[in-house]
Amino acid sequence: MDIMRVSQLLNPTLREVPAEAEVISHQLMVRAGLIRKSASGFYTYLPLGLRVLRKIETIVREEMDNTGGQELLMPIMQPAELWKESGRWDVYGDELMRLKDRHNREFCLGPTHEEIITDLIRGEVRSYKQLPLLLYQIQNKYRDERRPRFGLMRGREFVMKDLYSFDRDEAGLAESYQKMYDAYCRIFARCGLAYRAVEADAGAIGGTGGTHEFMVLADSGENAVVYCPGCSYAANVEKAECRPQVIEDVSPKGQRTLVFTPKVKTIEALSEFLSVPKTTLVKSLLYQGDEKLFLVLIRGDRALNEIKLNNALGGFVSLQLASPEDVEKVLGCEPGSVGPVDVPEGLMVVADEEVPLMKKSVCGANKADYHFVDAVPSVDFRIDQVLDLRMMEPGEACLKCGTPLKEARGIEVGQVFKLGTKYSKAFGATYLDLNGEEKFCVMGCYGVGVSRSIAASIEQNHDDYGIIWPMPIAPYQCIIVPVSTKDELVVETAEKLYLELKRLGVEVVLDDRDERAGVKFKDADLVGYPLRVTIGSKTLANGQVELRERKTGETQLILVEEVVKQVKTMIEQALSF
RNA sequence: CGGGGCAUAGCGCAGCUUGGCUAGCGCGCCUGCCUUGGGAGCAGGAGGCCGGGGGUUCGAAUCCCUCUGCCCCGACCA
Repeated sequence: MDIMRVSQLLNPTLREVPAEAEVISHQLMVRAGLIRKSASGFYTYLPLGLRVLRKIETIVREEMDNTGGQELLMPIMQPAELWKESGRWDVYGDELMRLKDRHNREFCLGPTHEEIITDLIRGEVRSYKQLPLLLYQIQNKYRDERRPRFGLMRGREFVMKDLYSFDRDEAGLAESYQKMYDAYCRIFARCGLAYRAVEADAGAIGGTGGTHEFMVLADSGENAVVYCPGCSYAANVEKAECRPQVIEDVSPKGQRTLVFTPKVKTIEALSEFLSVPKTTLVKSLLYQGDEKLFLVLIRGDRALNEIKLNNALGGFVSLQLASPEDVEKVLGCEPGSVGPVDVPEGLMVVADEEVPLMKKSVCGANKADYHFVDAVPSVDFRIDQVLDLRMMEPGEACLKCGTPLKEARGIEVGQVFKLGTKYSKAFGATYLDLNGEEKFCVMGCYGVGVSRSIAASIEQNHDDYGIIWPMPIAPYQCIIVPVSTKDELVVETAEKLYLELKRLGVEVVLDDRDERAGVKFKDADLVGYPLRVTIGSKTLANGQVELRERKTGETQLILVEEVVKQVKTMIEQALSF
């Protein structure tokens, strides 16, 4: 039996923190010799890093198979035609990695695989008898991120499990969705991740039904989530529904008045200049959605949620603040003086729910250095649509139970979507039902960020010395450290224990390097092996070795003949959940 | 894509302002001695197109132009 010796293992550990790594998981992955960067957002997995990746893949695969999923493998490179058919060739924008073959035919590297799978299914599924169908793959994905960051957390190439469900109807979809939701809970629990499923926005994947994101709570997370300490409610702030909050009206009484506000161009400055709270101000923003311009109103103390705005208005490909030139052209002033009073007839005015509740307000006058005070919504200015457009703030009451919500950061490691018939309609993926009627497949899609989960796990499981792998995803479960390479009994015992452990199916490595004990200990802690068996001359004289748990730091002296059994027991315990 | 920063040995950095001999330091690496329970010590050694290209100059890591790559903040985004 071959021995995995650390002396031969390609596991280049670093003492110093690489300058390029910002977050702890990235630093530790590089320092522990798990990954090396190839280009921004592209990484090579070194042997230990790959073992972790494979372990997570295995857990995901087991859970998918147990849920009735069938694994297949779709191409990374996809023809442009399919993307044009779904309309996403244009929608996806610069994030899509595009390329051409020698015949100048267009392709992209798949950021996701709805097009391919739906194209497949429309050709293969004819009858309701073939449904439901749960198909998945674990495959590399490509997104030309504007800003790849934090190592594996946001790369341009990453490993993802994506499953697509095809059902006869909404009820079937609901069942598939629930199955996947439950499977995801098991996956992340098995990976040792503290996660939270939150209500989310569907984004560019689209779809009509609900969607949940699985968030690993960590300070370095890129998503803000709100959650309720009192009940199960949790949501991405992008999604979190708000109820309008009525603020006591403290603005001065009187008719709408034009006041001179020299050089006042921001909410902050206006509030200060007039000595009124921001809650009495109306923030007016001219937005451009694709070719269309419209005015958005929101209370001065609130932040606009562009995602809600875009969803409410039907989904623009691009949505952004209008340029100062457009503001000048449409309203005749600069952006700092925009207001809703007497705007052109054709300009649509949408307002957050809180705006109509303001009895009087202060707003821009579309004239440099002037604002209106005591402008009454719907009287002094027109509102065409009232919508929930603001960003939820921590401390607001939970919609379900009233408890003040809290905010946390999360790393999105999974998302489940109800797609409905968006893609089956675009591709004509239909089947014949019991009555011989042609129906569209009802679809769902479900992703797990496999490579990102590695980073997420480290964010949650580390200390000052290095990584602390949860047993189920550790690259190896145990490391044997002979303290001396000269003491023959120590060396022999180490090799003997190695072989015994391996025979029992324990994933084990032997640190046979001719290094001082301290070096080996530091590396073992850095890499994060859950268990360490230390063999030194002194304890061995009493027939004992040391067994140490990385997570707790607890060590116990054990008789040589008992340690193997003890290791095996501890691993089994750690793997059961 | 806007703003900022960086690029010198495998890693971390100094040198550049004010151009000048063979370009330095720490860690790591190789050899030997010594050491072996928390990143030891001594001695010797290898390793650099100073990111690429162009320019100024007798002379460029250093000054100028340009390109590229990388990092951070923002915007954006499944």
